Amino acid sequence: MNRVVFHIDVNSAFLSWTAVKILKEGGQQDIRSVPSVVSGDPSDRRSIITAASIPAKKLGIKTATPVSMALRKCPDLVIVSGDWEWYGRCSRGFIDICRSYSPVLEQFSIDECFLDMTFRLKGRDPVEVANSLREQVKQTLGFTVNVGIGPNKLLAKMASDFEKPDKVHTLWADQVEGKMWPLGVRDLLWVGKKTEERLVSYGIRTIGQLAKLDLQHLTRLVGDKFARQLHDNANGLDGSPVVTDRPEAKSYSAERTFSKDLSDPKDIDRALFKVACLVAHRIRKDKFRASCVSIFVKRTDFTVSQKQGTLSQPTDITALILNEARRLLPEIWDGETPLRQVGLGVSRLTHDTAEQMTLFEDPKMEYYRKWDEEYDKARERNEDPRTLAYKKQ
DNA sequence: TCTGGGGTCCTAGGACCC
DNA sequence: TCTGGGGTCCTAGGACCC
Repeated sequence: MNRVVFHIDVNSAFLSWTAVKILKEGGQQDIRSVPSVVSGDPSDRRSIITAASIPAKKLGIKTATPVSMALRKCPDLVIVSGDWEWYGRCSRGFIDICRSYSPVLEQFSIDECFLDMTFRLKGRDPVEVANSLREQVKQTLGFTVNVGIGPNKLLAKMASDFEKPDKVHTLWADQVEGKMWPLGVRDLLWVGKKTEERLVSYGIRTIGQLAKLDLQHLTRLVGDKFARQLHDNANGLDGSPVVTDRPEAKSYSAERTFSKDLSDPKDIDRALFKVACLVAHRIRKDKFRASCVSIFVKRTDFTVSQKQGTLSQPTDITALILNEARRLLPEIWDGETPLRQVGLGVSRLTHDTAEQMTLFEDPKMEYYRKWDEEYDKARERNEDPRTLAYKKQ
């Protein structure tokens, strides 16, 4: 039986979802029809564009460009800020409709999923089924999607990236040569900026050239494992299954970019405190404990340093995570160099709840637990947890 | 023009063990 | 006295994705 995979991708997801929200709230303008963007904090000079409308894209305004730059290109650009709770609701509605077409669904991101349709078509034309899915999302939820159809996940995903918005495309094995090989290598999944540069410097510009390249030669350029994957993918081959179960998280992290570079240790510590609270809160919510803490800093020149340390036992206590972060910081920061960003992550996660006796014997632990409980409650009430004063724990 | 935030995977080198 | 080779784990850095 030949496999049939769909890849469904929401067109300019955050922008479309915001447009739907504005219309729902009685707004007159559909921001999808004018140059518009979603960005973090539009007043912050450092904020960048999270999503752009198609008219904005036509003016050369792309995701991840600074808002200030976009404003120079288009002074009357409509800028709206994001609403993550709303995006979550749109995403769930979208996924639910997709799931009704096949239970074999793999969520790839907040606005993309794969469906294994192999045993679901029952003789129907896949393009017709995809069109009915596309229409159903549009009629029910008010935003458009692209559907890519192929014999595997890679080709389905490549197909959904063809002409947008509100389109269905196929990319079957016999269409690879005509539809995919003429594209630049950068259009191939997993080929980013660096890999593109490397390939182009050896004269490999198109996916077709990559596909026909000698595997040994490619191995010398990008390494054994990656070479095999690129070579397969350029030839339209991908054996990976549509995986229904979402794998458990392996790490959690949070980072903050300052609106101005900071060098005062008090400011840096306050930022570290905030990200530690956030990360610890999130692992408690998901019932994890972590035994590895890592911190990272980004300097004015964009160089980054990272340092990780191991805890004697897994924890979800903010104070213990923060203490480790504070211990690590001097190893990557001299206390003077201005910093653009600080971040904190935890990994080596476990659901193990066994606690060692030493923790119970420490009278500070009870205080730490209580403090975390208060923090978690404040977050759940949607209160600004800053009301819990910043303190040296 | 001046570059966010949250993830995953891979690689290379060093430590340590047998 | 000086030496091998394999395996595993850890760490830092770099690539990619959305």
